[in-house]
Amino acid sequence: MATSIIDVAKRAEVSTATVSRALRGLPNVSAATRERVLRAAEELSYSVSPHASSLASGRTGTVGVVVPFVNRWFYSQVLAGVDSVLRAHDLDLLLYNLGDERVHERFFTRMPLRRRVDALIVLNLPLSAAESEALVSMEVPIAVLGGSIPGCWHVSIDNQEGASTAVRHLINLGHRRIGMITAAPGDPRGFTTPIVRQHAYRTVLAQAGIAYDPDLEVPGHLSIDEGASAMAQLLSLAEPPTAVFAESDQMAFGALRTLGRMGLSAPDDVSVIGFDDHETAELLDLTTIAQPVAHQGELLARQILDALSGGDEEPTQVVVPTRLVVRGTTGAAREHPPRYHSTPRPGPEPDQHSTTAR
Amino acid sequence: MATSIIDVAKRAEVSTATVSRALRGLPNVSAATRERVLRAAEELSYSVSPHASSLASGRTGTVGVVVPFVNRWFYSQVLAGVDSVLRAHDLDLLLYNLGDERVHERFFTRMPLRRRVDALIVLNLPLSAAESEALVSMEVPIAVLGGSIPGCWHVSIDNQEGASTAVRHLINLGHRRIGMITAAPGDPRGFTTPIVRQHAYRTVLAQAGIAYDPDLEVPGHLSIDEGASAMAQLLSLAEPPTAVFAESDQMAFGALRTLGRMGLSAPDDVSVIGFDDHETAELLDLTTIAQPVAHQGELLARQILDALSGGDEEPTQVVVPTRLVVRGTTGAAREHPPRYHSTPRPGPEPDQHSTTAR
DNA sequence: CGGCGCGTTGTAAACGTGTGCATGAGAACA
DNA sequence: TGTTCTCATGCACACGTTTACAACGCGCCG
Repeated sequence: MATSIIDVAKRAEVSTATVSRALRGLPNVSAATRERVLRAAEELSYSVSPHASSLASGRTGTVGVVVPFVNRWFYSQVLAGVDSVLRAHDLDLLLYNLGDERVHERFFTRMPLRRRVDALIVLNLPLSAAESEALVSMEVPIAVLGGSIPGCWHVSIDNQEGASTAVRHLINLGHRRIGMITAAPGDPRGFTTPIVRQHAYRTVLAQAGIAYDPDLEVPGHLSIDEGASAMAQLLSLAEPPTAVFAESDQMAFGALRTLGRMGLSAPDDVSVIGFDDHETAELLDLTTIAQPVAHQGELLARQILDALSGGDEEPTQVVVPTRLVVRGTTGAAREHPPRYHSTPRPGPEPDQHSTTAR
Repeated sequence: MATSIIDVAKRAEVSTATVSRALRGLPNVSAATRERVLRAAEELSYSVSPHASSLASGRTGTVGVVVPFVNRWFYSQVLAGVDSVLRAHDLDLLLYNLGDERVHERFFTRMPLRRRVDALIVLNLPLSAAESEALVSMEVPIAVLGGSIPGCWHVSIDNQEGASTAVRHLINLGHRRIGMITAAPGDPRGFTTPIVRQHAYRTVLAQAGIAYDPDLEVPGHLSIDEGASAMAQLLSLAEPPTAVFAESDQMAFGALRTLGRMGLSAPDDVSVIGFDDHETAELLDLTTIAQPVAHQGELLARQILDALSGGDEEPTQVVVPTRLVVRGTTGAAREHPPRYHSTPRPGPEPDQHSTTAR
């Protein structure tokens, strides 16, 4: 299809300039000519070359989305939100998945997005100061999820409030010995979420007059397995917790698995609360702190739209609320906390590793 | 940053043509000049304009990926696979999420990818004949996952074999009354997977000398809820199945939930097998047919690389094997199948809707 | 009737790179 | 020493738009 704007111009008997104006719906073209141009374009099944257009205009009609892991529930959900509003405004979405450490590095040394996008959306990516600076130096609007870069647009949840609510929920149920499975910030980069949540945990306990016990804080990465081993560690304490706040639902799932494998259950033996409202949280009947996931993606995209269309407004920072979702894994503390057995309780198949509904 | 190739040329005291050749590593440029050019580019922190480059060369360095739902586990996983190999070859990934029906239509009327990508990867998208044709008319290499378009590259799993294995597994455990929760092809478009699996189910039953009973085939969409209600329907039969093959893990999850809510369990009352090996299948201890998900994405991307680099080879069709993963939700059929109770069995909290480990 | 403003259209110059072709300098060879 | 071949480099055009500027026609008002 070598049909260019020139062909359309010839067929409509106007200049290429008029074709360009007519096709983009600019105001200063008469109704008759516009009609003629549109018809010609239609008949030639013409479509503009995005590259030529970008080159001439300087605009790319594309926004880059940088993601740590596309294949994790949370990010794919946010991505869908971003996509829906970008798409509705005819903006293209250039995806960058930086899960791998080497890919991450390469991205920041080569900066493949330079001159390639009109704006950037950065999802929850732990960035060094130099990396943040590199992004800013691209001189396009940037919207950041769950981070903080000076001069950028921001969307985040109220981690302080969410985590506090989780811990208060457990306290209100009568628990006094409350553990936390926390995502340790092993990275030297600015990734503040776990710190904020941990701080909230400690603060709420202190407010309730409960003494701080470092043994009850177990670190791990954001995965099922790490959640599982963290729970194992908690249960091996001389005086185990009667309730556990897990930094993420994933970790909570692991915690539940450990409970199941040890013949214990939630909330009878230990109450468990998570964070995120992951899609399988409902399935596992997990009490959790819900955050609006896709919605955050939509908000990010909207901020970008504002930044692109609306001149030089100041970047905004929007904080979306979290919500306690009470399900079946949290319950009232017992008068006398149960003794923990090292042997599984009697069951149909005691040695089977299973957390299945049964 | 208005630094263009001209600035680099001046600084290195060569022509722009030489700069272009040197930067792209073309062979016919002397080591000394190349060195000088690279240094000049470095000092000016110059990076080529992808759009100008595309315009001049005709190549875009971009491949479009069309996805029905980015936010579903399966697709996000495949997407990650695609991304990893494209990224390794410096190809950009333009994402199109067509979940919404209107977005889908709009995509095919406006064809926003025309002239914008060097190749296309289509993930498991139900397409009408006209739509397939529209894609082919873009005249770029196309790799299709789980579908069939003449002249395109193909990756898929062996659904026939996978489904047969699932049903045989149940038969080998002694089950004779086996239900199937199937994803009804409500769409008029070519989406053959459910049909193939259903056919395999019927065939294997027939081979085992088990009479076909249409009541045991319950249709629904690919979701937890639909799986749940399908299972409810199966359990309400006069003579319920002792084992169920669910078309997808998601549907199997729903089935397990229904069992749990009715006070039944797998495999004691009903054996359940799924398909996919979804990430939470392990958590729920679900027996399933595993398919290599990210790997399929990698294969698609590799096909595209072949198509782009290697001249005019014939498109290939690669079929990846599935694998039976035996976990805890399938077990031997009982001699005397249990009577189903309409009231939940005694438990700590009988009326609680929960499939949690307990 | 002349000048002015407005709305519509054309002209032509960017935008920044890739690439066919010509040129020139040596090297190899007879 | 002259011819041919190779390799490095430059020239200039093409790629397909957008857009500043100019030009033109026309109605309106003084």
